[in-house]
Amino acid sequence: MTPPRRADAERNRGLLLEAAREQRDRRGAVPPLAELAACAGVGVGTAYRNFPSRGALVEALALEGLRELLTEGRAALATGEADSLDAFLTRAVRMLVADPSLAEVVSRPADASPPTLQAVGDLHGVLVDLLDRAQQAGRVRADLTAADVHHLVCGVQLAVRLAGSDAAAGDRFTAVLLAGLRA
Amino acid sequence: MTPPRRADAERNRGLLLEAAREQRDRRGAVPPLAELAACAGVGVGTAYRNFPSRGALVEALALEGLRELLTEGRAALATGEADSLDAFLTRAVRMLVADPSLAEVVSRPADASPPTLQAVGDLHGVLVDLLDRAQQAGRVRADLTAADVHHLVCGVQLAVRLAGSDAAAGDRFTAVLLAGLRA
DNA sequence: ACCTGAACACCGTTCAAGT
DNA sequence: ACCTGAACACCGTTCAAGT
Repeated sequence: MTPPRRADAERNRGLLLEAAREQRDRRGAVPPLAELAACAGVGVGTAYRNFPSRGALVEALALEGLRELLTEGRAALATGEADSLDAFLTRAVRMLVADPSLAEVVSRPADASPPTLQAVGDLHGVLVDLLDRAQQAGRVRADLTAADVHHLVCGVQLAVRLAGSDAAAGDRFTAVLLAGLRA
Repeated sequence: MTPPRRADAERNRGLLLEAAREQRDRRGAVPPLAELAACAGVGVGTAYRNFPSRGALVEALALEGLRELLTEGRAALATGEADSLDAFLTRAVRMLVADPSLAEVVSRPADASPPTLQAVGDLHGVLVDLLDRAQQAGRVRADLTAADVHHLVCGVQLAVRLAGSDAAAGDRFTAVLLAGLRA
């Protein structure tokens, strides 16, 4: 399946991801590619050998958060409680606000890499199940789809960001969303 | 106050705005500045003589929609009805979805031109009044500020856009927002 | 006072040359 | 097979020269 890579190529890929993660955490955004490549100690061409584009590299970083969100979604589903949807959506909004690149990928996964599309698809499946359970229990409006809830969460994430990513505002906006979903 | 401008400068300004409006309506976005200047039949330098930046030109276009929204807000306020906030927010979401540049300006007015800041400020004032009346009537949660509602509307606008600007989705999302605002 | 457009800055992407 | 970095494309912005 996966073709074997030369060890140095694999190492450079890791150096690029690590440099991107460090710069993102230190400065809030992944720097331009030339600068990023310099931080990683490689040439820009090496970045393009390991990733189809700069966006794909950022996306690979976001995938870590995406999988974490997926894990939380499955845990919420496993509780078996009808209102586990609320806890999951609250957590999702917080994670999307904390990581702009994760929000970007979750909002517009259209031209993402196969692993990302897989994870987004899995996440959607979890949301379908969580929503279905909440709707069966009569706790959420029946006219909403999982895609609706997905898009609304992305919307609330933007609202919180516009409010300066303030935690209290995030709590209020999430409360508005959850109340609005009620049947 | 306003220094007198030479007639040809004023005319070029109008040509640029008209070209930008036409391109936006025909192709969904204002083209790069070199192309826009060519459409208007002027040089790029002329664009910079009339606007501080390309963004400022786009913003000047959005200002038209902003003033329209302001007019509607005042009309909603003039009805004197406690639930005129709902009608206004519904209209606001539709207008923001229909015009990305308007949504951009309403979402992030920070570094906008004085006339735009004025209009955004006026709009905020109208929203304060509409919200206050709805809260006094016990129709909307008391813990929400006008800024909260402002940000939430921007968020719903994004959600609708992510749903492909579908009108039915817009209606559902607006319904979720309005229900969520209820006391 | 205003106009033009070549030149510059910035950043993502490609590709010829090298190991 | 992989690496490097100069070169290219694109687009916003500036400014010297012209009217």
